Amino acid sequence: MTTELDKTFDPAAIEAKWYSHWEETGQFRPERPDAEPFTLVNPPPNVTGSLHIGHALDNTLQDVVVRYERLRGKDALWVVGTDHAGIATQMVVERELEKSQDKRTNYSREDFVAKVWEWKAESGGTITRQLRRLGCSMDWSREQFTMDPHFTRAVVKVFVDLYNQGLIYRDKRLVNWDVKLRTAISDLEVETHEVKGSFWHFRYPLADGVTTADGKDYLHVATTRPETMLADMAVAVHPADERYASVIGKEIVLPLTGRRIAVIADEHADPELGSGVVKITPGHDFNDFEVGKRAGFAAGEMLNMLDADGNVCQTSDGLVPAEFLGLHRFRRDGVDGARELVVQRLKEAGFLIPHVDKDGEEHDAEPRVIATPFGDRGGVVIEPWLTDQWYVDAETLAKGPIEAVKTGKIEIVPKSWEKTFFNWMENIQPWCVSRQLWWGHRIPAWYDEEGNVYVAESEEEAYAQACGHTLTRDEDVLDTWFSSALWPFATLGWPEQSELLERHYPNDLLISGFDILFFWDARMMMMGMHNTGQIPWPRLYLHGLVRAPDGQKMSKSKGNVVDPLGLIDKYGADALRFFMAAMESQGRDIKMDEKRVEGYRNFATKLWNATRFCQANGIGASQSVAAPEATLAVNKWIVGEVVETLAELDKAMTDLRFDAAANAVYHFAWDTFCDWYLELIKGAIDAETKAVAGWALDQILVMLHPFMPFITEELWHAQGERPYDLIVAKWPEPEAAVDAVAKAEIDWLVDLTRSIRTAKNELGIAPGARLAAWLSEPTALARAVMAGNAAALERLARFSAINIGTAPEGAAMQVGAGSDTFVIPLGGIIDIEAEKARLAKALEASRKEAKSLEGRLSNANFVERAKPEAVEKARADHAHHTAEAQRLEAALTRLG
RNA sequence: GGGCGCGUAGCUCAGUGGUAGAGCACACCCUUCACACGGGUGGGGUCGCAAGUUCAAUCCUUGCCGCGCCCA
Repeated sequence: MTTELDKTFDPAAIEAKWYSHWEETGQFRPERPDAEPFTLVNPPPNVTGSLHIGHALDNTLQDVVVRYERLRGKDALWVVGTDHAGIATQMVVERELEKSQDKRTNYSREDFVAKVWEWKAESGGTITRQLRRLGCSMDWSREQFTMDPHFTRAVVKVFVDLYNQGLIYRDKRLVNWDVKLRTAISDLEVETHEVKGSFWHFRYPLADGVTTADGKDYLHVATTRPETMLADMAVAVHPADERYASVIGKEIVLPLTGRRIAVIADEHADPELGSGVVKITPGHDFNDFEVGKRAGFAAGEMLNMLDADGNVCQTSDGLVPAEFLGLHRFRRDGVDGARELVVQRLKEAGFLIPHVDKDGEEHDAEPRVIATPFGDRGGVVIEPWLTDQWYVDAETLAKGPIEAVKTGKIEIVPKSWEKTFFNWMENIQPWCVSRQLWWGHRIPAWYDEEGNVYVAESEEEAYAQACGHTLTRDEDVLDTWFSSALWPFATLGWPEQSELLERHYPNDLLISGFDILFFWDARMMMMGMHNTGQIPWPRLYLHGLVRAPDGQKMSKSKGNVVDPLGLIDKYGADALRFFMAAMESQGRDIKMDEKRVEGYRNFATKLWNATRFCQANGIGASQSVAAPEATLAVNKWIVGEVVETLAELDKAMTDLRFDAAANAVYHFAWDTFCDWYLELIKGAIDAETKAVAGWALDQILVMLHPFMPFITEELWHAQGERPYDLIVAKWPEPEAAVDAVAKAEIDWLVDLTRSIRTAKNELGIAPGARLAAWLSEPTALARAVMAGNAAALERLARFSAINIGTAPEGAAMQVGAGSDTFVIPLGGIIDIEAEKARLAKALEASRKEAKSLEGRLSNANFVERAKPEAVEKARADHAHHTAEAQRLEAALTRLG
C-alpha cells in the first residue's frame, strides 16, 4: 500500500523526522561484522564553531561517499567529533568573562579550565546539531573530542615517544610570538600581508676614530623597524664588499644605548641593497638570528628588548635608556611607542639621514610597502621573539609521507596538489608545538630545581626518573594540530590494538579543503606513519573554497557570508546538498549561486510529483532488487537506461567526480524517467509496466539517496511497505543488460516525437492538434514501433491515424524519424512556403555537414592516418547526412 | 622572484585530438487528467590572443595578455 502524498513538497516537514529516525535506530552504522569496512574520518570542526558554507561542502561530499558505500553493503564508519581548538576556545571563554569585567587571571589555572569545560558542555554542541540538519550520517554513538581521556592518553604517549626518539626537543630560538594572545604560534599560523610602512636611514658612528675607505666616520644603515636598534648586536657587510673591507672587525658606538658592537662580515648583507650595510638584531629578526649565530652569539646571549606584550624591557646589558622602558614597540591606539621615540631621539642627535623625495622635499623616512607577518587568530603583528619552546623534528617525520605520495601509496586527488605538497614537505621547518595557553593538552614534561627536564607519561614516572628531585610541570600546552594529527587512529582507540582500530585503520579516504593540506592532512600523514607504521589513508581528496556569488572570498568583515542553514530553511537540505555535489568538479572553487540551489529544490519537487503520478496509477514499491521481467519495448528500454546510468554513476564515484555522479542521476530522473518514460507509459499501464515503473523509480531513489537522503527516504516509504529503510537499502543490481532493439525503437519514437513538435512549432500549428499521418514505405523499425507501441506513438506524436500508403495530393508537412518520412496533409492549415522554407533550412544544414565530411573522407591522409574508429564514424555520419539530405530533397520535391 | 590554477553561450560551470554541452537567464507556444518549483520549441559561442606539432586542435607545445591562489 502506498501512502498518499501531499500536493506540495515541504522539505522541513520530513527532514527532522527522518534524521532522528535514522539516528535513534542506529542506522548510521548498522551492525555489519562480516562486511568489508569503509572508513572516513571527519575533519573535526572547532568546538567553538558553527556551520559555515565550507563545512556544508566538506560534509556533504563526505556524506555522499559514506551513504554510497553503506548502500553498497560496506561496514561504513564515519568518525565524527570536535576539536578543542586551543586558542579559539580560550578566547571565547575569556570574552565571556570580559562581559562581567572578569578575566582569566582572576582564576587559578584549574578553575579557568573548569570554566572552559562548563562552556563546552553548554555551548559546544552547536556545530554537531547543525551537521545533523545537513543530513550527515556520521556515527554519533562514537562521537569524539580531542580532549577526551583516551585521546589525551594518545597525545601524551606520542609526545613521550617522539621525545625518547629524539624527534621532539626543547630549543631556544626565535618563534613567531603573538603579543596579543601572548603565545607562540607555528609558522603556518602566520599570514603575511603587505602594509604601508617606512624605511628609515641612520648614521651608525664608527668608534675609535676609524673611517671608511672613502673617509666617512660612520656607516649608513637602513631599517623598517628602528626600535630594534636598542638591541642591535652587530652591523654586517658583505665579505667581498671592498667599500667596507677596512672596517670589518672595527666597532660602532650605537647611538642611544652607547653599546659597542662589531662590524662583521656576513653574506646576508647584500652589497646591491641600499648602502650594503645592515644592522643585526639577532633577538628580534629571523635572518639576524642566523647571522648572529654565525657570528658566534649563542641563543642565550642574544639581547632581548621586548616583553611578552611587545613592550620595551631592559636588555641584559642594562643599556636601554629609562625613557624607553615600558613603551609599546610601535605606535598603538594613537600613542607613540618606542619606534617613534627612537626616530625622534636619533633625529635630535643628528643620526637620522633624511629621505629626499623626487620633488626635493626632505622626510624622516622613505615610504615603503612592507611584507608584514600577522597572527591568523589575534590579528596583530607577529614579533620574532627569543624563547624556549618545544619543537617537532618535522623534517624527519616528513620523509615517510613524501615517499608515500611519490610511490602512490597515498594518492592526492586532484593530482595537481602533489607539487605543492612536495614543495612544502621538502622545505619543512621545525614545528613549534608549545603554546602559552591554559586550555589544551598540557605538555608532559617536568623540571627539577636545576632545570633538568623529565618527559614522562605521568607525574609518577617523572618522579621516578628524577631520583628525589622536586619537580615542576611545564606550564605550556600543545598546539591543537598536534592532537588532531592523531585523529585517524586515536579516534579508533590507539594505542590500544583494538578490533576497531584493526578494522578501520588505515582509513579509506580523507576529504578536506585544500586550505588545511599542511595544517592537518600532512601532519596526519606524518603522525600516522610514524606512530602506526601505516599510512592514514590511501586517498586524499582536496576540494576548493565556496566563494561569494561575485567570486570573492566569504568573510564576516566583508559581510558577504552565506549561511547554509538559511539555505536549508529556504530550499531544503537535499537541495543544498545536491548543489554542493553537482558543483564539485575536483578542486575548483565553487561560486555560490542561489538560483542553482533553487533549481535543485525544483528537481526534488519534480521527483515528488513523479512519485505522486506513480501512486495514482498503481505503481508502488518494487518487489526485487533485480529488474522485473519486461516484454514491452518501453520497459526493456528503461531497464537498460537504469543499467547505463548506474554504470555512469559508479564510474563517477570511483573517480570522485561528484559533479558527474550527481548529473548522471539528475539527468536520468528528470529527462529519461519523467520526461520520456512516464509519458510513454501513460494510458497503457499494465501489470508489467507497473512492476517495471515501480522498480525504476526505486532505483532512482537508491541512486539519488546519497545526494538527497531526506526526500528519497520519504518517497521510499510512501511507495509501500519496505523490508528496510532506504538508508540501508541495496544498491541497484539490475541483472539485466541494455536491449539494443528496444533502445532503437524508443530512440526512433523519441526522434519522431521531437520532429513533429519542432515542425508544429515552426509552422504555428497548435501542439495539441491531432493529425493524420501517411507513411508510404515504413522501415522495419517503424513497423515494429507501430506494432508494439501504438498507444505511445499516437499519444506522443499526437496522430489521429497512421495510414500506410501514399498521402493524398496537397499541402502537407513532412517529418522524419530515422529513415522514415511521415507525410501529414494539412490542406488549408499551413502555408506551403513556410513548410518549404523549413525543409530547405534543414536540407542546407544536412548538405553542409555531408559536404564537410565528404571533404574529410576524400583526404587520403585522413583515411590512411586517422584512427580507424574516427574514419568509421566519419563514414557513418556522412551516410546519415546524405540520406537525410535525400529525404529532405524528396520532401521538397513533393511540395512542388 | 618561485610554484599552481583559471580564462568555453548573457551568468555559473562541464567537456573531448575529429569544428562544442548542462543548469539558470532569454524568446515563442502550451491552464495536455504528476508537476507552472511544470511541459514544449528555439535563438545564442571565431572554446583569451598568436605561433607551432598533427591528416585534424577548443583539447598537445611555446610565447603573450588578463585573473586568482600559495610560497619566498
